[in-house]
Amino acid sequence: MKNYFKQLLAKDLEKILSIKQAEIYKFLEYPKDETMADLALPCFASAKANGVKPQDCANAVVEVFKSKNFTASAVGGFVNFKINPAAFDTFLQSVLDDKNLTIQKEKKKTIIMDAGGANVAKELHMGHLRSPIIGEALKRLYRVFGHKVISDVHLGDWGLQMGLTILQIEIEKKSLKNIKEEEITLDFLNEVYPKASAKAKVDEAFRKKAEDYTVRIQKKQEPYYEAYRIIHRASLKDIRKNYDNLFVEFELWLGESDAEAYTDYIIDYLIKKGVTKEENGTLIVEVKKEGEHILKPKTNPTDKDEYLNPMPPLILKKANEGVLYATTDLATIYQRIKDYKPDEMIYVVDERQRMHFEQVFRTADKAGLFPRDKMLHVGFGTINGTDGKPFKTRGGNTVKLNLVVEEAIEKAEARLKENDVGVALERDPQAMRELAHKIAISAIKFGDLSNTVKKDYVLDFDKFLSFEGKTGPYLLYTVARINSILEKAVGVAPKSDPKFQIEIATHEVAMQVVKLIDSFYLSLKENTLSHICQQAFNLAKAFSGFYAATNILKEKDEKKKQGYIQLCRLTKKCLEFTLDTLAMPTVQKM
RNA sequence: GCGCCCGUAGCUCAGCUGGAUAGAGCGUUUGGCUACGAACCAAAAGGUCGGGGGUUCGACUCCCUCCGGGCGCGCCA
Repeated sequence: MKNYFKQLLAKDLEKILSIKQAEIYKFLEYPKDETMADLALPCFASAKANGVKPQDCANAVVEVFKSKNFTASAVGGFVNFKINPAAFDTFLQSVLDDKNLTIQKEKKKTIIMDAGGANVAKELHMGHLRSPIIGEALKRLYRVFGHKVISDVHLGDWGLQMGLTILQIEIEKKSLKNIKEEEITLDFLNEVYPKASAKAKVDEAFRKKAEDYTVRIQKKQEPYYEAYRIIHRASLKDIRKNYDNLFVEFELWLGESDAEAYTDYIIDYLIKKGVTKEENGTLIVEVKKEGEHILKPKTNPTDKDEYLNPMPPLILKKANEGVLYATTDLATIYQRIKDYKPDEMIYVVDERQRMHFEQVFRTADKAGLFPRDKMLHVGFGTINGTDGKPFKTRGGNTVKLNLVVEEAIEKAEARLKENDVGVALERDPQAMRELAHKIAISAIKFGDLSNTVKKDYVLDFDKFLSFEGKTGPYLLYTVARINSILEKAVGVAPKSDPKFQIEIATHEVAMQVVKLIDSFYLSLKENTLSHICQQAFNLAKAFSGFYAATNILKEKDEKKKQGYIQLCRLTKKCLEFTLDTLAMPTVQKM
């Protein structure tokens, strides 16, 4: 029971319907056409059960319905309810007075959130945009509901890319002993890794050697390990800068390498639990379920084994003794349990890794390490270009993350210069850039979060940075206009207990506030921020309509004026609260 | 082949436990600034919700099937 008005109405209806309040609550809904009613009760099901016409059923309800908060009318098989202005006043005031917009906290859980996805020695690009953005917003959403969330960037710093990079550096510098820390710049690394990665795809010997180097690093052999640490330090600087620019924060800056200390332990643990198996020199954990892992029939006895297998075993240890992604993930789970005793773990990682996480989760569950239903993979879809393929430049290269942000900032700055606020800032380039940065990030984040998390979406770069219509800047702009009003209304001393003046002009705004609060519950339930984005936009849109139709400050009726200003405060508060939850910046002016 | 995801307006996307005439933004067309900030507002045109069955008083929503697209499928991460 979350929605204030549904709850009130259900209570009123319980008296006359002989149905439990909680049941009635579930039936109550918002009519699609908002002009019809604020809430509605469809009577079709109960009419059928009682063998009467829905229309008659609805009429019967209206006849006996009595409430100081609602007025009822019957239309078709629906009972339509209008919320009375006084009831609105009580509720809206409580929203304005409550730090948490009246959103009820849940029983506190400790949640570890794994988001970010940055890899050491590799540059961040478009493909790295969603995880931090979604992760940061989800983290804050869970906090709104009273949970303790610890986010960990979980760097990819223990894999083959390290071996590849170091091997390539060795070739270029003749020897690893020649490495000087000041020479390992980001620009240098940005050249080295792609070169090595490309070579590994065509040169089998090179790849094998890189794998060997990776194992040596993992065994902390010098000089490989020292070279690794130099690279680690250099890339971390860049990664931090990228996340700072997105206004994303991580409580923990751990990585695969930090879990490394626990890999032996976890392998041991799994062996002791009896869930492992040796196969072709590897150590595996079977995670298949009934009906999975079917060997494909061979046409020739000499054919290689091929599986029609949706769930292959998890590989803990390779034949060359090296450990894999899955091993470090399991070690990380152990580490997190030990250090933070979490109730739940959430992974905000690309949807394409669904099976990997299913394997890891099943293994953890099977070994009694952590229950399967307390681990959640929030898989997000790919950002595609207008060609439907993962977003690339015209030349076919990945687009660097910092360039995306930079371009957005430049666009925002250009747009800013077109109005008075921007002109006033011409003399203060730093303030101008800061403001443009905020606007740019709001566009990027809202553009991403308003999409359903798990679906792919197409990004048209020009539209993405247009700042018009259903965008982040639209929300900022709405708040900026309210700020202007409130600034000018300072002289107007608010009377005690001003009413919101719920009338035709303001009703829509009030209703959107109600629905915005609902959207928080829905977004939490589904682990997607799109509902909140949609409702924040609806609220801003409703307010803009009201704003255009009503001159608030010139209103002659003093009581009305007070009410309108109160509504401005409420809208501002709701929008800012929402933006903060989504980890989107807010601005005073723009 | 097996599994997961998707198919809604010209384009990009919403559409909660099935409910009233399927929504928004962009684009197109039209109207609105000597201003509480036009990064805005008001309005119009635009859809057999991929096709076909089924369940239901009622289906974009649930089930089946077909078509189309994306992704994943043992020693990469």
